[in-house]
Amino acid sequence: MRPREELRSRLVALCAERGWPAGEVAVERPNDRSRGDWASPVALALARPLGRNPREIAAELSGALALDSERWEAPDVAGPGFLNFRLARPYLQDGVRRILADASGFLRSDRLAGRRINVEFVSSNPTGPLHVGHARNAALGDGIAALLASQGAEVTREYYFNDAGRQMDILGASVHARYRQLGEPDFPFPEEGYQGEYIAELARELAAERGDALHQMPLEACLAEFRAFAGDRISAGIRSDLERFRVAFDVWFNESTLYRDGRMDKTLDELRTIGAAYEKDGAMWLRATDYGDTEDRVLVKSTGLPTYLLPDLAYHRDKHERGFDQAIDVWGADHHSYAVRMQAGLRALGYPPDWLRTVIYQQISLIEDGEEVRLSTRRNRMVTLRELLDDVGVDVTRWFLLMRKGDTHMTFDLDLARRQSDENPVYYVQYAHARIAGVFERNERPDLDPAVAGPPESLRLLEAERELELLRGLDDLPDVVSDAADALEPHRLTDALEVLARRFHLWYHEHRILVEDESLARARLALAGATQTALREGLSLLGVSAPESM
RNA sequence: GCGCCCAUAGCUCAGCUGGAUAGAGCGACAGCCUCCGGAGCUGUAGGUCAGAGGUUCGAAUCCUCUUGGGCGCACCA
Repeated sequence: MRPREELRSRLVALCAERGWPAGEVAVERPNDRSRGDWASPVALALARPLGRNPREIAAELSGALALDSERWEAPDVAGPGFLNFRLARPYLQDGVRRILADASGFLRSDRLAGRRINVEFVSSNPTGPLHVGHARNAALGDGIAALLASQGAEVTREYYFNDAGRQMDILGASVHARYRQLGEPDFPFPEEGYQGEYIAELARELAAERGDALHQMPLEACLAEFRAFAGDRISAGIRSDLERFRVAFDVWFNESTLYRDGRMDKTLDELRTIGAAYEKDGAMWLRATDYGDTEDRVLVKSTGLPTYLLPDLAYHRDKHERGFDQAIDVWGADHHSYAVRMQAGLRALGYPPDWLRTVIYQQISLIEDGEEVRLSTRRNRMVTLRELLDDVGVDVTRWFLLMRKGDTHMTFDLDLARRQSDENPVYYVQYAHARIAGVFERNERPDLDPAVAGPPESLRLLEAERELELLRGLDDLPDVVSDAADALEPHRLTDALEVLARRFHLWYHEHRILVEDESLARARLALAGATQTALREGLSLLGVSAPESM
């Protein structure tokens, strides 16, 4: 059991024995680590209901805890009544052995075993290439999926293609117009058409493949041809960009399939049966106000065509029927009102309120040469994911997009991202990993294997302050991953890896690893090995590489 | 006008779901390589947590209002 869980369950048990309200038990990090590794304010919370002095309560709990002295130092009561706990040295030192013995399992847990979770992200319409906003979505969604999987959940990464509906028609018409303009420059371009240069490129490609054969076709068939061609090409581009970004989807779901097999009609019928849908002005409405939305929403327009909402509800209903215990959607802030609408619809269908968790991330602004680069313009500036990867690479892009909480309006500083220097945090972490690899290469004593912890006595030699700090950093990491998974916040892991890298560099600077003394060298090599493992496993969850040299 | 999000060091941001003296990186300034990788390390300066009320043992964190910024308010997707 992890130390924090051990404390929590012991404290809960002690409270229960005494008939005290155990809901108050919390175990957290002291904000000043010198106070201890863990702290509980439980006595402060109990003081009022029990009508007793909090220090007295803390002392009673402390006396009754009977913690294993190999794992814990004796707890102390501090300040107004905090209980402070400090991990014992043997436990910290043996962390090296635990990590080396199960490197790939170090950050993993099985506490979500048996949970089937669907993480849907990116889900950009196949009407244009992915841009930086989608990249944040991709990094976040993939990071969240990896974190949940690390806790034992069975995770499906899913992409929803809106390949039905009007946007695809407009796309087809746009490419068609560009195609015709190759011969007749004055051919009219659709009013709401897609302006990007990629549209004209698609037109030229199609012209090269098919010549002017398409001129002979009836307009309807011709437009369908263009729509299919453009949709296929663009989705193929999206897939290859994502692959390059190291994002691998398990399911590519096409909206159009919902129309074909009646799943949409079924959803509508169900909503009508339970009275959550009604007819007004020739349209079909969702009674969304009954389920937390600010106004009712149209499901089927008076033209008889569905809005975006109905197929999306049918889609989520489909996820539910596929047996997922939980669905997670990652959406840009411009969709936040749809999140409310979607939740309303799902609540109407009777799903528990937390079945769908929506992760809303704020818009990104790009800074280049100290100035904001406007997105969604036709200017030939770097805005697509592909250009970003060409320019700064996968590792930097993923790290930058993950290092900030999703709800910050983040700034992506291109100049900083390009700089391969100490100003760039991803290199700081990768450098620690590479530096360790360099030491191992330098090691000329084959009997000293950094992947083997050696006898326990040798690990007892790790007692310098920097070494204990590093050991604590290693012991923290599994909890960080676990908490990050629950909060759906990958940035907690980037933070923790920076801290771990710092502790390594500090230690490295102060203590030599390859020393004469064989026992000490063995212990330090093992500590470096454990650190390298932790960095590698952590980076891997974030989809960032751990280089042997840089 | 209504709804959602945000405001913490010069800059970019953490602050673990209400705990103890608010932290880190960058930037600035001053230092460290006969020694396993200097993409590293050491030190200094820098704060009315946007503002005002409230809730309680305790608030950057929760509530209300104000100010400033972002996003959204379609029978578009």
